[in-house]
Amino acid sequence: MTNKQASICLFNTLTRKKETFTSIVPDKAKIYTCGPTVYDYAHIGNFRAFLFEDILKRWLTYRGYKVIHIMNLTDIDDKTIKGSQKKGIPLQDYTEFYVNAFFEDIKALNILPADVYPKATEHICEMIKIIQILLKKGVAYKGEDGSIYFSIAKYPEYGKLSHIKVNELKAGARVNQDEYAKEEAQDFALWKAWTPEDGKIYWDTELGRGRPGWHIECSAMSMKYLGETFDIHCGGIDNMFPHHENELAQSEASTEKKFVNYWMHNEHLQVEGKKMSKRFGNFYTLRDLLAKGYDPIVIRYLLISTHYRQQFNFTFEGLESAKAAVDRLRNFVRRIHEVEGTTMTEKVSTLTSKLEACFGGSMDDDLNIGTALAALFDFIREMNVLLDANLVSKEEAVQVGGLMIRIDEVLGVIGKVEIKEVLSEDVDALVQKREEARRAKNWKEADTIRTQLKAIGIILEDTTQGVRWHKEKKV
RNA sequence: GCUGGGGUGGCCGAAUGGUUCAGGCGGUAGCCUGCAGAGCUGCUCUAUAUGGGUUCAAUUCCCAUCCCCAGCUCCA
Repeated sequence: MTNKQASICLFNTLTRKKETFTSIVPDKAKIYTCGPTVYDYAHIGNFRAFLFEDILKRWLTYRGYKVIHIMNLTDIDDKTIKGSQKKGIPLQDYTEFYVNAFFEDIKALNILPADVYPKATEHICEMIKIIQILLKKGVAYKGEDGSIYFSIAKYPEYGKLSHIKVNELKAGARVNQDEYAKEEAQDFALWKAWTPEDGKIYWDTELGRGRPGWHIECSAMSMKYLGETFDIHCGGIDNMFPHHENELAQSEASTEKKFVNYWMHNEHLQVEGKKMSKRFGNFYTLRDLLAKGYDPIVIRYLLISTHYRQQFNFTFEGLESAKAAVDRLRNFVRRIHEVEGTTMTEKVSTLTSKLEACFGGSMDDDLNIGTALAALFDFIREMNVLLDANLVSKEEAVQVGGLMIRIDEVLGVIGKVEIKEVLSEDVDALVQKREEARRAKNWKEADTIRTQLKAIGIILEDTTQGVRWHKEKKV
């Protein structure tokens, strides 16, 4: 479904305004999103960010853009180094494990894969090139400790993304110990000189022995794959400062071109009303929830159902509620597939046009998924009324089914609804046996069989068109 | 401390200077059903943190207060 007339508005952190999205190359959207640091399993907060980016991508695609998406994997930093040393295994073996876990998780959540997942450790050369340019331009300098720092004094626009005035920054508890080596406390490391704590983890380069700073990897990898200026850069709100601010500064200082046109940041989530933290015992990885038996798609629905710039309160009650909502969507689609009627009214096409307009208009408005979902549920209710009255033809039902598929290409929560799954023979025999019992009005036996089937996850529903059944999805 | 975001019904969450403040979930009554499920309909008490102000009219704009959350150098 493409609609070239439609214009998508996105909230740009740079301007703090909603702006009409215009891509550099028509019909192509180049997106860079900050990926995971692969030192542990990702938690549900991380996935809120990845799901927001997934929805953005899917919506751009729906509107006819060819999306090119790069997501980095940070496989070299303090945490990965510490983790690998603690386990006594090579850094790469350590991070590879969590990279694989990450891929499993995003697949479970039905997140579309990025086009490229560049790793920091595989782009040291590209980073060094940028650092050398910055040194040459005098924007970077070598500190007394041998590390190379970016001098924010040389980049007057510093702070334009986060709107932070550098001189107001709190000289607080987290100021780096090696601060003495920098000219200004706010200068940040582009290249970190080797220290004994790094052990075997270092690169011998033109810049000396050491490892890259955190921010430089995103500059190097985004520009390598997307060009010096690209369309959209996403990440969690916490990354806005200092990570993205620094990334922006070093990129623009090196290229003297605008780095990114649209910066988008998602808000964090809370769990049961509190900040998610291990201390409160409310810290969950996706795996924790799956182990409790929750359906990853229900988790997906819950995490996408709140606008991305809104703080979101994750609760287990919400998860139950999300399951019911997803069931409602799936029940509707299942019902649509079963339509055999012939009566046609104009009502169905009126409703589908309304849905497309409302859903699309909402999503165009900075991915306002709340009103988009409201439009979808309105549509379902009104369609159910028509279905109850047997006023939908098979032909119309097929069209509605097609629209639901297009919408689900954006939401990714309905999936394939099995209409004619094959039942195992003994299960099928039970269903038949119950039908006979019902015909004989032997309700007791019929109910026993129904309970029996429910225990193995087969839900039976008696309708005027005969018995209908489907497999129960886990919560 | 500084800088942002926010406080909407039983819960989650939209929206808006103006007829009845989306939608989902839950509860409840009814229709349908052998029953259940699904679906539909009604209800869910004064739902917009509090106190002022602007306005013919504010939940929406302004001010103050209280509370929550985040950022403040490598946490999405």
